[in-house]
Amino acid sequence: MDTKQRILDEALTLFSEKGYANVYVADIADRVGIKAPSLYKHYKNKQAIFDAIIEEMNQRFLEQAGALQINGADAAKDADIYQTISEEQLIDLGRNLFLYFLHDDHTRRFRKMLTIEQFHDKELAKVYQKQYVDDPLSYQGMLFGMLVASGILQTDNVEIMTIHFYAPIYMLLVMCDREPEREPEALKTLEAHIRQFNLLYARDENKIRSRRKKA
Amino acid sequence: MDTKQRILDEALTLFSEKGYANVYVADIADRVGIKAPSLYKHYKNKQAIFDAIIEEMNQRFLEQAGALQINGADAAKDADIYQTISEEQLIDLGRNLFLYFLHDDHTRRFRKMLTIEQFHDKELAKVYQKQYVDDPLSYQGMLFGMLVASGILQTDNVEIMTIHFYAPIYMLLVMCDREPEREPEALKTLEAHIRQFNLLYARDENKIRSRRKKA
DNA sequence: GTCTATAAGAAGATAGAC
DNA sequence: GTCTATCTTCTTATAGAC
Repeated sequence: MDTKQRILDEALTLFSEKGYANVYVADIADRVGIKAPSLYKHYKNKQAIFDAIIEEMNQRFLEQAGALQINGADAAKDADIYQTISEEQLIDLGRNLFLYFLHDDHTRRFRKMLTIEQFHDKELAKVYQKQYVDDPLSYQGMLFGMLVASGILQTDNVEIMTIHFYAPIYMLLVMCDREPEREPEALKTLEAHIRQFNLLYARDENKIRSRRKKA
Repeated sequence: MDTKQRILDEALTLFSEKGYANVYVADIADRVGIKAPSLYKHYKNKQAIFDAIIEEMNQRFLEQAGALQINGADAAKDADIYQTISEEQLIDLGRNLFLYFLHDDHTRRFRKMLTIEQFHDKELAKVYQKQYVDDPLSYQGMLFGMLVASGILQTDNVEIMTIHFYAPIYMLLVMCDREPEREPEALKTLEAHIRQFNLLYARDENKIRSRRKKA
């Protein structure tokens, strides 16, 4: 990785731990293994580093969104995947979403940075909200819409059903951001949540088919 | 309000908007209507102001917790209140919780400050988690436990049921902290969430009794 | 592109008069 | 308790050699 990119990477790590104002240009330079003045050959000033991180993440989001839409379109075609979704697959879906958000290094650091900086700039608040609330709800909602159409799940209100699925995942996620040691507990709760979600929303015939494990 | 208290109040406002590091002692003094050096007659240094805010809030929390337990104990005795709880009362319960957290000035500023500072100190993370996640879940859980015992609601897992009730409220709350203009939308979603929660968890005879409004 | 030296300014905190 | 004046330290950023 070249120096310009390493600066972004180390800056993101520091910003996500201490917040923009508590990170000094010299701290970033130290981690990269250069002196502070050298850093100004790569970025105009400290703010430009922050802006570049946001810009880079916006790029990633766009790529992701593109990928998701393609998957979504594919998924709509291969609807039989969703015809046979089991409770265990639903648990996997939720757990994968949770663990990706929690453990993916770049996502995690970026989310923590936005958590700290969100009130500093309206645009940052919007980015946070879109990336960690609105977009997941939109994507999951599309998926659950198909599951309802397939007769796997049953509801009059897919939007609320999606919130019932995602809000607990979100709450456990931000809990683990602040208390990482509670991840095992969060994973247990996550599984219990999805089993109960399945009981509540699965069509009766599907409920009978699903195995009902005791935790 | 005396100067010492006004300092805490103005400092909390500023900390909740900009974060500790971006607030200067002179800013706080300005708002109080004194010069920065005068402030040092009331507090040893900037950190002492922050600590005093935390300390004051811990006191309030203790008082609240005391009050809630008394209410809880009373509620357990007056169980007939919960024998007749309607869908509309459940909506009120959720909306009141939501609006109190969102609009109570002190609570709101304190929560925003902790949101910004939570990764700076493990203790702050704990305070946040306790106050805005664990304690609400614990209190609501107690309440729902009684509703299940009374046969109003039905579930094998009160803990998860409580998360299903509270997690959407929490998600909407932190959404409004960052995008206050979305409060009307949040209130609509909140009501729809609780109506659906009621449909999912109310005993069949109670479901029939409840009016099922279309939004 | 990286360094040393340093300018420029911001911000926390103290001294001492009133 | 509040003020003005000031000290000190920290931090960003630039200048200019290599």
